[in-house]
Amino acid sequence: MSKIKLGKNTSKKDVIIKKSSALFKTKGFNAASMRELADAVGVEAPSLYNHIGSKSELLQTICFKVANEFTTQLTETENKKCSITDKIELIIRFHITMMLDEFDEVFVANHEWKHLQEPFLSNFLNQRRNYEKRLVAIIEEGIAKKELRNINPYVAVLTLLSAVRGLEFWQRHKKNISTKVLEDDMVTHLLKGIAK
Amino acid sequence: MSKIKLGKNTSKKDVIIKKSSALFKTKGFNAASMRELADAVGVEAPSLYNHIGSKSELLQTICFKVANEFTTQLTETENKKCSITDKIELIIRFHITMMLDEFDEVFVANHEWKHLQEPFLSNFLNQRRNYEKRLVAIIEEGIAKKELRNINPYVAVLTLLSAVRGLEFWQRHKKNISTKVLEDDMVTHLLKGIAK
DNA sequence: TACAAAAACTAATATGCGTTAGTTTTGTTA
DNA sequence: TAACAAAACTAACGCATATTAGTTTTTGTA
Repeated sequence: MSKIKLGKNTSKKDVIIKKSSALFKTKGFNAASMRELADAVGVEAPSLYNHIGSKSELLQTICFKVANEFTTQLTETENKKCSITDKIELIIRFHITMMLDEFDEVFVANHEWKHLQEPFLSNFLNQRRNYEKRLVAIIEEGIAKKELRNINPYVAVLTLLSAVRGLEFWQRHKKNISTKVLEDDMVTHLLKGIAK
Repeated sequence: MSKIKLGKNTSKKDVIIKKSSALFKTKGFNAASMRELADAVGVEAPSLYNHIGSKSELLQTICFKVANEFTTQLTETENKKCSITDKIELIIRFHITMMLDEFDEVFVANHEWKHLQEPFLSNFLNQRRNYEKRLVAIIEEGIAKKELRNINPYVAVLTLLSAVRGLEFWQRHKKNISTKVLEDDMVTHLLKGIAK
C-alpha cells in the first residue's frame, strides 16, 4: 500500500496527529485516552500503533512542529531590514495568524508541554527560553534606538507574548469581529496603549 | 482532637488544599495522584479522606475560592468614584498581586478548571463570562467618555486579561526585577503602549 | 489471479488510579 | 485513668489505562 492516500496528500499518521491535537486540546494530554483517539480516527486503539510509536511521541511531534515554526519565522524577521517597531508588529501578527490557523497545535504546545518526557522536555524549554531571549534583544535594540519607551524589556516581552497567547479564548467572539480588526486593534493596543 | 492545630491557625484540610494547589499546578490535575499528595502532606493516601470528600472537591475548592476573590474585588472597583483609566489600573494591579501572592491557586484556576465536573464546570464558566462582560462594560464606558482609544472593547479586555495572566511565567525573573517595576511597567505598557 | 505488505482486528497483560472497609493509634477531656 | 472521637494505618477492590502479541483482513502490484 502506498503511503500517499487516494485523493488526499495526507497519510494516516497525519490524520492521527491532527485528531490528537484536537483531543489533547479539549481534554488535556493525560485525560485524553488512546481509545478516544482511535474512535475519532475511526479505528480500534491498538491499530494506531501501526502508524505511531506511542502517545508520548504524538505530543512530541505536535510540540516541536509548533516550536520550529515560531523559531523559523523569528529568524526571518530578525534578518529583515526594517524598524524595530515594524519587526515587533510582524511578530505580533505572526503569532495571531498561528493562533487562528493552527489553533489546536499551538494550544497543545502552550498547555501540554509539561507532559513531555525527558530529554524532550528540557529541549522544548531551552528552545522557548532562547526564543524569549531573542525577543528581549529586539526590544532592547528598540529602546537603545529611542524607538521604544524605556520599560523593562522582559516585562514587555512577557506582556506581548501573553497577550497574543490569550487568543486561545477568542473562539467565542469569532463571529462578531473580523480577523483584521482583531489584529489591528491588538497591535495598536500593544504598541500605542489604550489610553488617549 | 481540636480542629485548631497547636501554634498554627490552619487545619489539616487547609494544608491539603495548599499542597494540592502546588501539586495540581506542577503536574496537572489528572497527572497528580492522591498518593503523591499524601506524600507531600506526610500521610498515607487513604488518610486524606478523613479530611476531604474527593479529589474533585479539592479542585472545586481551589477554583471557586479564586473566582470569588476576583469577583469581589471587581465589585469594589466598579463602585469606586474615579476615572475609567484609574479603574483599569486598579484591576491590572489587583490581577498582578493575585498572580504573585496566590500563584498556585490562580494557576490552577486558570489551567485546570476544565477538569471540574458538572454542575461546577458550567458554574465556573458562567462566572468567568460574567466577569469579562463587566470588564467590557468598563472599557465601553471609557471609550464613550473619550478616555480611551476607540478599539474593540472585547479585544482590549482579552489583551488586558491575557497579559496579566502571563505573569505565571514570571517566576524565573523574580530576582532581577522588583514587583514595583513589574507592576508599573506593565500598567504603562497596557495603558500607553511601548511605542514612543 | 497470486503474492506480499500494510493495516486492521481480538485478546490479553501489567500497571496505576481513586476510593472504601475495617482496624489501630493518638490525643483530649471528664 | 477510662472513655470518646479524630485521624492515622493496612489491605484491597474495581476500573481504566497504554501497550503488546498474535491473527486476520484489506489492498496494491506483478
